[in-house]
Amino acid sequence: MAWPGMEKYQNERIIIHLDYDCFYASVVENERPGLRSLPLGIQQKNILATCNYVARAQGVKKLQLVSEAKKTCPNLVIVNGEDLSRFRDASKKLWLYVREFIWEYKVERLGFDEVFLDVTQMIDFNIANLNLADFPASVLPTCTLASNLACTNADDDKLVEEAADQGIGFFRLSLTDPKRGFSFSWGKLPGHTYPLNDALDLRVLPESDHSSQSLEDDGLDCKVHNDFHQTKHTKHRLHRRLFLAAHFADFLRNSVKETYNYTVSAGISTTKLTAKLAGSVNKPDKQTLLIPAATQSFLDGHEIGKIPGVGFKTAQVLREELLGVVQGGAPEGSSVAEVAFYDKLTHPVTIHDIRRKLTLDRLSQVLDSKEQARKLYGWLHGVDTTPVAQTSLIPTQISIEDTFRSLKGTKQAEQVLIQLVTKLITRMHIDLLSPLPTPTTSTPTPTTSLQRWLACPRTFRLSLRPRDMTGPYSARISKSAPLPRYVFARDSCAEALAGRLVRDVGLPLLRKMGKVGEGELQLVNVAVVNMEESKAGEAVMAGVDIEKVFAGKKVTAEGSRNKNDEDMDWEKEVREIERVYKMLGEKGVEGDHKLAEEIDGISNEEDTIVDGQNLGIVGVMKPIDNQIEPGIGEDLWVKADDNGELSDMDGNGTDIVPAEAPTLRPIAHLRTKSRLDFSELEMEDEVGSPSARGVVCPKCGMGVLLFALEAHARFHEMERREQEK
DNA sequence: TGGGGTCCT
DNA sequence: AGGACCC
Repeated sequence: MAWPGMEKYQNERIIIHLDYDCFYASVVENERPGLRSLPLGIQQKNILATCNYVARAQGVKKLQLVSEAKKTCPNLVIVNGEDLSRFRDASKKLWLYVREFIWEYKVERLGFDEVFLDVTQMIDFNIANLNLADFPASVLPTCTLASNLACTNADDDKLVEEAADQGIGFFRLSLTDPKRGFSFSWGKLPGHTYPLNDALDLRVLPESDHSSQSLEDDGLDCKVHNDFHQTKHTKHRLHRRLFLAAHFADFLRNSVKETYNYTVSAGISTTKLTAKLAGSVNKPDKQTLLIPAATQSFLDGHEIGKIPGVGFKTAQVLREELLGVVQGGAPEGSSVAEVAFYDKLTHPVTIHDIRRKLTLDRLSQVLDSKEQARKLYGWLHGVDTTPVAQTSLIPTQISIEDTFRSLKGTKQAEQVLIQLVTKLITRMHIDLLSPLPTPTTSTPTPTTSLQRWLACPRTFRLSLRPRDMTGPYSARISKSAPLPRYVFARDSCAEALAGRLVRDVGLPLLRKMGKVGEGELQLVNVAVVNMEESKAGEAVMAGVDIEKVFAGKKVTAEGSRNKNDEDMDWEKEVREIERVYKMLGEKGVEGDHKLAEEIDGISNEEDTIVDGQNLGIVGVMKPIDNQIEPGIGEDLWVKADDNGELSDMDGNGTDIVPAEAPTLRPIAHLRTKSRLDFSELEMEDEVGSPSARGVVCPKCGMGVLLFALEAHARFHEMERREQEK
């Protein structure tokens, strides 16, 4: 993106950092507005992930134990936030919204609730625009936010002139459409500044010591009457650019609030580091512009660990370097976790301290790489060249995890794995499948109703945290294996695929972990990684209509023929898998082994892990009429032997219970409540046996794995409807 | 202390 | 495969 004379404006970057206020709590408040006025905490296991500001006013803290929070605030409303789906969805929605405003999509996501924006080009274009003769034409009267995006008053010369006289500016959001943008008042700087606006006498501020090259007055005299802006510093280019950015940040915050009802805090500066730190100065629903000349003193006051990039370990090393090795050390024979360390509260070390006492050479010796030292040295002085990365629409990894007080043995682990992998596959569908074709009347019906995979993960990873490993923290163990292709069958239900995946890859990996896999587990995590982007993915990234890319090969004129062909093969392969699945579904759950083998033949060609017997697959989902309610209230029985245990009949941990086995008796009653929501599958465990994993269908006597229950019930419903015809 | 993520080695 | 960092 360029315009005449752009280069001479391109020196220092302008970065905005946005931070959605107590994000999880805000998501819940938007779902249930009644909670807005109440103290609200979001619970994950034993702690509050976050809480709203009403709760904070009553003494509740982030990351506090739920038990403690309840003491300090007995009327605290607590909502469980262990399932992140809604937060992830809201985060993505906000990100996509903000993204559309920023040229070249220079928008980087950090976690679910933060974004960095590099608005340098937008700011410089608008500055340049003002300097060109069209300053009056780029000025519009104030209009409401709603009409800002398509303001039609531009032609009204009188209003325009009046506006200019009143110091009203117009910020253009589009290079090509001069009407797209918002108006703002040059006379008023939105939000806060650091140092404080009142304390800030711009007239006596020294020329900025670390960006003096950009403070050259370019001669533009803004048509404003406000004293503040008639100081000499207003004439400094960097200041003017930052003021403009403050207005843009204000616009973005207001837009997000009006459109989606989320309050946002923002920091405006020239680097990611300083923008982020500046944003945390004034917090809920406020923004802060860091005045460049104050950068060093601003940074100096921060504790060393506050620098994003300086984590627990690095901060520890730096504190020890300054204060000396911790006295006493670890008692003889104590575990690593008991080693004493300098705490940031008891032994705060500031950026100032480090900057004054540790040279670059010293830092190089203390840190593990010269690069790290150079980066840190820069940060200490407000230098941070890290670019704002365009966050891809496609994640590099998708993972699901759960923690437990105690989880023992392969049997329970399998249950957990099926649950987690089912969620994982559902998430793959949400995050990796192309958006559904928009149902507009103008677009011709697409050749296929199937969504496309934007990317395909090549690897499945299982991670565990053993109950009490001797580690100061985290300590996970992980193993990976190739992800079988059949998980990409788009019309199969997540349960069925999960069952197969756990059987073929999950359990083998678990066994590969040896003793750890059978011992007590505190955490289980499943993930798909190694994303390979497809042509469809690239097209979506570029904002191109996917259907066009695939409809005519001619559209992809670029020399990427190979990649495209590979993608077509990939599509064909997945379709073939889906065809076989469909046939299997039509043949019924009796599970024609030949077909099942066919699936394995197709899908496991390249898989290194093919484990256990082929049991036939039952969980095939077929498209069915939305009107009907199959399987609701249908009774199914879990059976067990006289000891109350499901025997591992085939010795492979698969536990499909034959209906004919005379010694079996029911131990649990299952009833499908809803056909759409798998999570609502109701299970009344009558014996308390956690090992019940197979059920016998009362209709056909077929053994059905729990994960496939829903699909199985649906099969019977389809059968019934066929007979009614 | 949660349930996610990123990149580097 | 693990470690450091981020939220």
